[in-house]
Amino acid sequence: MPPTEDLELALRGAALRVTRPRLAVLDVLRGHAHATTDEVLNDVRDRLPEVSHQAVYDVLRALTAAGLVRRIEPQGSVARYEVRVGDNHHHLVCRSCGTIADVDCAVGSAPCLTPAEDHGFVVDEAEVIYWGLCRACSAAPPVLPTLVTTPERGTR
Amino acid sequence: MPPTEDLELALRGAALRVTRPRLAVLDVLRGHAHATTDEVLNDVRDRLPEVSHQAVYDVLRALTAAGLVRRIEPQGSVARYEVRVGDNHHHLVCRSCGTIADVDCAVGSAPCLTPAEDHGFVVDEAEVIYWGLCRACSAAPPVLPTLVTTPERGTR
DNA sequence: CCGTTTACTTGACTCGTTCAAGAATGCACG
DNA sequence: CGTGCATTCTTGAACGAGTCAAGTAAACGG
Repeated sequence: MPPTEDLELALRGAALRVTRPRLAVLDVLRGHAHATTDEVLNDVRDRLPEVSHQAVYDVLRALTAAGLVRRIEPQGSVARYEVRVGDNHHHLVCRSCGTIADVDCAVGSAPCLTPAEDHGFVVDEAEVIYWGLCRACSAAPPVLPTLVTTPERGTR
Repeated sequence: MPPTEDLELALRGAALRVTRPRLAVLDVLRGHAHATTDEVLNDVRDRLPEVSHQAVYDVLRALTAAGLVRRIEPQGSVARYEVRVGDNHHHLVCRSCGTIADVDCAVGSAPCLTPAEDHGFVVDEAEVIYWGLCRACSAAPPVLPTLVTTPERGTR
């Protein structure tokens, strides 16, 4: 059982109760960036076999609301979560296999960009998703060697 | 009934068959940016009362695959569609009411940004979503006057 | 006009996520 | 170091956007 004292501190710092499901979820996410709810559930059950899926949903929502985890939801993917927060980094997403990689923000702190025209909006964050093909998929294209630009699903 | 000859040309230009559901969907989207599938369905039924929801799903998929419409899917929202394509513009989304506004790309043509580190990805597009509060919501905050930065739900 | 291909209708179904009610647990306070 | 209350977790049902599948209708090239 790895030390989870820092996780406990993180929870207390966010005024959240310290529970085993919450510690487990944080610990899982620490070792598995961009995990889906389902993946989190499975990994958590390796440690706490009895947790309900609802508990994981609740925990992820609480942690997200508290700012301890970030929820990302790229086109066509289910929700994914990561513990890397507060640095406003961005994501590279592979159109073919769905792999996600982190990219440091090119500009600085949030909002790292400001829109050309803000239409009266008060902007607090710029979310950037870079779409393309990961190294493996661009080396061995699945079906069409050309036409990378086509919004093809890789979702099947 | 407005002239739809240009829409017909657009379909033919994309090597798509010209059908009434397709013309209607394009026409609806032309007048209603960022409409959800359901909104498109309703608006289309004002003209063609008998279209099935499946037809609208199929049409939207075909048009998206052909590049005639763009699909956007901000956090917590269902899929939305727009006919403005080819200029790689971005979106402002209100965290509170969900309103979406278009913003011209600050930089240039796609991919308007390049990631600091590409992790071997071949990037073809940078999708940017500016999160904040629209003019109305920032003037009359729903619940919390402060703490705009908090990842608060406005999703309901 | 005819036949083939592609699109649409109908209706059932999947899957991620949420709702609701009750049992269990964390934790502030005495 | 109990005890009580609020919060969280369990259980199980429900919801809704989107998809699948089989059959009918409509484009459009010949």
